[in-house]
Amino acid sequence: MATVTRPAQEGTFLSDRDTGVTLEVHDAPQCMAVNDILARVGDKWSVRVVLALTDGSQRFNQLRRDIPGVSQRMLTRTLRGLERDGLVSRTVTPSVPPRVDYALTALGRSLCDPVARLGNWAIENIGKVEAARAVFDGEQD
Amino acid sequence: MATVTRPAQEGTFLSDRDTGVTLEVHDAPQCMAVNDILARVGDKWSVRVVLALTDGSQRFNQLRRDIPGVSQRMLTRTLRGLERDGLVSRTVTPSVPPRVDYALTALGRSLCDPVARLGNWAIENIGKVEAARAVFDGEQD
DNA sequence: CTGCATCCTCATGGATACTG
DNA sequence: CAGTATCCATGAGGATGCAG
Repeated sequence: MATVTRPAQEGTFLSDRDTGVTLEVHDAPQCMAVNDILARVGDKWSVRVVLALTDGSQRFNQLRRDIPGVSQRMLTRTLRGLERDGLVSRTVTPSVPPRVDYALTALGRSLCDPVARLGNWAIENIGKVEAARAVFDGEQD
Repeated sequence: MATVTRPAQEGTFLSDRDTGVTLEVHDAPQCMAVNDILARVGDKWSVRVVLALTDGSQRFNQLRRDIPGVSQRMLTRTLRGLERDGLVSRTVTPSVPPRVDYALTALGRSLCDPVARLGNWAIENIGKVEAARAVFDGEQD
């Protein structure tokens, strides 16, 4: 889940001039918190799993089919990470064969809002980003 | 800047039940776009750099002082990545000694809004996350 | 079905030294 | 001042095999 080695950091401040949304970070613990969540959201599979769970509870192999490209190992690890952070619940039904259901917790659902906004920004602006990349890469003479 | 090996992916859908904010991803390119931006935002230094630039244009070593823990190498690489994506502008003044100013572009400033929302979620909920971690880690008998 | 253990590769990122 | 070059440790993440 990305590096967890977060250095001690000074206070800083983020304000968005267009919407007035403001992010205030005055001490190291908050800086680390933000970095921490950002690292989780930025890892390769967490958001995909959360997306797949917004439709409701899912079993392990159903998730695996819903998320093309994920390996069994990484799906397990990602689910454990999300469970550890209280974003996903894990319910084991001791039957034969065993059945395990994963679902978003209230905390996990509350994370969907800011993540969706970031996702929408990505969809709206990916064109500009890719255009900028093309220009930048073309300038390498 | 995190792994760029993004697999082809099926359509998916994210909707937040509390606020009605909705993220729709219907095809592979959009999935990749979201993962792409998430990876950038989730890397270790990008957001810190963007934060440091919201106050206005900054020179290289000023940024370095403002972001405790960042190495010269990673600051350079992060700035190059942000510049390549069109989020940060780089202005060279060919003097002796050389002077280079970095600033957010309009695109970079527009990213501040969703990032600030995610950052605020992190600050508001880090307590719950850490509590969940303590429970989870304590349950390991 | 749901996972854990193992091995392997490669990207991230830190430390250090050097340059225009 | 603002980088680049090099070396190195760590960990993310894939493939495969085994187990309850």
